[in-house]
Amino acid sequence: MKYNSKMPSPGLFSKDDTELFAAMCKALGHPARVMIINYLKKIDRCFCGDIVELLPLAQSTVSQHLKSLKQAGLIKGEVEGPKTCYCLDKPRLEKFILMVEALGRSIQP
Amino acid sequence: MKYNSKMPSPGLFSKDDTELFAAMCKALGHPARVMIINYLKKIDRCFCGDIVELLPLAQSTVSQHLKSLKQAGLIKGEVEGPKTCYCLDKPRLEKFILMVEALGRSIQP
DNA sequence: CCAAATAATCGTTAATCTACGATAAACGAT
DNA sequence: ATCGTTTATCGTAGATTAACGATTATTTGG
Repeated sequence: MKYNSKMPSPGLFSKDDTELFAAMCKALGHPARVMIINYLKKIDRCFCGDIVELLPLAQSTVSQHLKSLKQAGLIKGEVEGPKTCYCLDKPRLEKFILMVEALGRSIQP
Repeated sequence: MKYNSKMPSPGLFSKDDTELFAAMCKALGHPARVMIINYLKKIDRCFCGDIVELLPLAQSTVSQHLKSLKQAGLIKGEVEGPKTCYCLDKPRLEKFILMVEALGRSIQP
């Protein structure tokens, strides 16, 4: 979507924050990727192969999902020999939580 | 993605919650839809036409985005004469926030 | 050095998404 | 009853996504 001058202030987020937030949500917008995040939260760190065992998906597909999550900044991966070890990017996740709370809290239910 | 018996417990969420959460994230995975939610949070309720003025998108496109958000349960829309009035589905948003917090909190940073 | 293991990338296919204009449907006002 | 307003839906084109197998690159162990 391209912005133009008709859009002074779309809401509570800046444009950058809107883009960032949408990108993070998009990365979480697939069950496999939600499971990966959940799994990483549970076990802290793991290799790509562990996730391939966990999910009913081909290795190449899992690798793609990991790439999406990494590009959105939600996880980090570092090469350890022939393997790659993934873990959550905790500061980034924290920022995501804060944005969700900003979006939703102080709503009177 | 289809699940199979190799997947006993994907993480902290049930399968249903995983699906629900992914669907809500997916709905928020576009800047226009984030802006709509933000706008609705700011002004509480508005008509489709207001959002068409706000965003640099055609009316039919805005209507589609509203449909996505409604299908994900994040907003509600009710017909008022020839117009449709949209507002946040606050209980649903609250659930979303709780899920995000469950996903990310109690991480030691 | 070579073989095995691991993960990323490439190429491809099918499906979904995003955007638009055009049209249809619903309603209020004249 | 008809017209104008508003919104939803339809049809479509182009881009992106999700999935796979095959291939490649890298590294470790023998």
